[in-house]
Amino acid sequence: MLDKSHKHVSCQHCAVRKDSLFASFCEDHVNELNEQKSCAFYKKNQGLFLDGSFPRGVFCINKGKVKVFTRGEEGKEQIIQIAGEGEIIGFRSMFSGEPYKVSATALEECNICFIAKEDFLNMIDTNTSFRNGIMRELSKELSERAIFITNMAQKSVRERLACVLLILDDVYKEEEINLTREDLANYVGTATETLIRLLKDFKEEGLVEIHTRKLDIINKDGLIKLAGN
Amino acid sequence: MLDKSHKHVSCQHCAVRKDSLFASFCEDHVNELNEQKSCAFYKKNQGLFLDGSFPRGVFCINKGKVKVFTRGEEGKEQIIQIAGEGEIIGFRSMFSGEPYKVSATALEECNICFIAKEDFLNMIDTNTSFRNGIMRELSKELSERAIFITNMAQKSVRERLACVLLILDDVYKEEEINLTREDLANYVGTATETLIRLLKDFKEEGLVEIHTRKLDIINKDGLIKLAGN
DNA sequence: CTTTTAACATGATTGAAGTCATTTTTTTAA
DNA sequence: TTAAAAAAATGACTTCAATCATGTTAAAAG
Repeated sequence: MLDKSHKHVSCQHCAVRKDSLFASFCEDHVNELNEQKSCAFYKKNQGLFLDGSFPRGVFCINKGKVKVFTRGEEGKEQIIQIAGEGEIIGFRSMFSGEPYKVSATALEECNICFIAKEDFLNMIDTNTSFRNGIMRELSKELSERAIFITNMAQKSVRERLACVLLILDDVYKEEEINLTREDLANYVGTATETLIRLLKDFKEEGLVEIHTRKLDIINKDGLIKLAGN
Repeated sequence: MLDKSHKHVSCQHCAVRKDSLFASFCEDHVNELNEQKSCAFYKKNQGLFLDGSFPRGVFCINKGKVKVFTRGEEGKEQIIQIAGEGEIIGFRSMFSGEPYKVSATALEECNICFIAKEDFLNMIDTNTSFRNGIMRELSKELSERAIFITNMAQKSVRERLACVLLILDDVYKEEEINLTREDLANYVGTATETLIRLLKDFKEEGLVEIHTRKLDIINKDGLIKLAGN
């Protein structure tokens, strides 16, 4: 599954390390990390890991976007998170000893590094500030998910779409949001048809611009007002 | 807010410690814990902590049940978790440096111990197995919340009620489930009227027994089948 | 370049669940 | 014990969003 044909991206020169939990690593630790990690190219729609399998390490995104999702009863995806450059994926399952409860798939062509479980856990045990960073991240995501649950329970689909677009605006930064309508719907938690209709409304209300499948937010304040948190 | 009038429950003789993350503590650590913690009695509906305030330590439930919830836009509660004997509450916020994103309130008369942030973080730093326990707990809750989000997005209210009743069956163990219809509705993520109607259906279908406000599950398999996960 | 497939879009219809109004029951407090 | 307040219950009505059916456009594949 891993394709090592592409060139190795060194941690020393990694442009996105500053945005990651490895930002505070000293030179020695960066060198060590670079020795331990492997580097792989992922095609669009290629899976990183699958719900039910046992985690063997963590993934660090150097380039590209990854969707993290669960599957409901009838196999319908629910996207939990879109992860971008600098983000570490799959470390939650590293501590529980249980198999993955979520799956992760590359949304576009990606460069993704892999750190074996053993090496990662060793970092956690020996590097206090890294460990604290991981724990901070775990806590932050926990409260984000509490808010996600509340939004799902109490907000209309329209409001939730606004919320999701604002989250995606942060993930995609200067880039245009680039997701299929189906993925968007599976993030908002609605039917694809409903999402398409709402997106059209948003366009007519001057909130977003639609360039075939890419989206541009042109009235962020309007979305914030609509989202209501 | 804390009422120390009630008798101090010692960690050495705490009946629920075996069900908690402190189960693996050696005698010395238990003695130390007992020195550090304070012990308080909470009346029904008394708050443990409030969304927006800064955490000063963690709470460990010795007796009673506690609801953990967020508030949506119009102040409507969304219950995230019902915590019972042996559970530690509020440790997520201990690592982030941010104020609480959730609130916690006693659902009945409770005995709850308090461990100051400093002492708790010291335990995390020095006691590896306790730290691993906490990290395991954080990860477990993270995946539980991913499933909660998916249920909210994809299941009907009827299915979600079945899910929630099964969760509550675990929390209340041999006791009868004892929540107001409003709290139940705020856990399931529905209107109180809808919840009442569904509960009546469940009763007529022989799934639960209703004793005024206390609920007994009399057909767990039926609920599991209905819940569908 | 053409064919096939996947993604996107739109209309019509239905139903689950929300809201509002009111009554009954239970609990709490005076 | 009674009065007041809170919780539970029921009915009528409405609406948001799902589903189904079908058409159109865009993207891959041959």
